[in-house]
Amino acid sequence: MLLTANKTDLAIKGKLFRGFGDASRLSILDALRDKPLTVGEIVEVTGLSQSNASNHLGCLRDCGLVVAEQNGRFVTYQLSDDRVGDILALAESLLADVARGVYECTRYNQ
Amino acid sequence: MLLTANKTDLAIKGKLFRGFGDASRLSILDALRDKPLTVGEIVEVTGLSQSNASNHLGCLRDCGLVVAEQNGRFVTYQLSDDRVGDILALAESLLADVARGVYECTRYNQ
DNA sequence: ATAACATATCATCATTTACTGATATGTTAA
DNA sequence: TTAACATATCAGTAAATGATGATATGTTAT
Repeated sequence: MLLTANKTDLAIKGKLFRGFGDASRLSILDALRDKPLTVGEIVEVTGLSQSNASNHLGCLRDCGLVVAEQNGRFVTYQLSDDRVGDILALAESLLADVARGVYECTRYNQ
Repeated sequence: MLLTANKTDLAIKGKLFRGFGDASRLSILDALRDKPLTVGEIVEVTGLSQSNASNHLGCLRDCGLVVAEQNGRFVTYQLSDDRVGDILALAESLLADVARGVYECTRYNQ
């Protein structure tokens, strides 16, 4: 057992990826790739319920993937960094070529 | 509700990211960034149990993130594509600058 | 101050997912 | 062919996670 990265590092990296690892959050991140949006706009675009969207936004904020800015009674969200979009683009590219079987992955058995 | 990516696409992309979204699988992927390894070597390096490592490898294989090759009674795994390492590197870079709060993210409440 | 609106929080429930231990499959050597 | 080894599968259990609905907080206008 010759771990280079320690357990905490791996756990944190795992959490970062799990930030991307949900269809609802991905729909939010995708929407924000174009331009910053208010929560209401995000709800509109994604079709998520208000509380669900807000919960996911809280998760994405905690994970550092998006940042929020209060504008009057609206809160506008945007991607925190270009690399968030870069990771999404890389994943899409990978998916196109390599990861066709992904829809499986129902854990071990299927 | 003006989704650009459809539900299936988002679900698949989510699954891809969840492939990366676990500390045990990340320890495997990290190990494979250096060089291809047999299952036994992966067990040794990561400290995972044999069955657990094998299950995770099955998951990573299904997700297209690694490929397996039988060599005698050994099975050697390697990353399926350079972009797998690229995504890991991008995530590390992002984590270093932006995502310090990630260790939170205990879902909504904390 | 009150009403209306925008967003956040929280408890609950259902589902997903990780780990373990036992066992099965497959491969090589004696 | 039998034993030893390498890996895979699978059932069972515990924990993590997502969606919902109700409610709370915060902001602006009247």
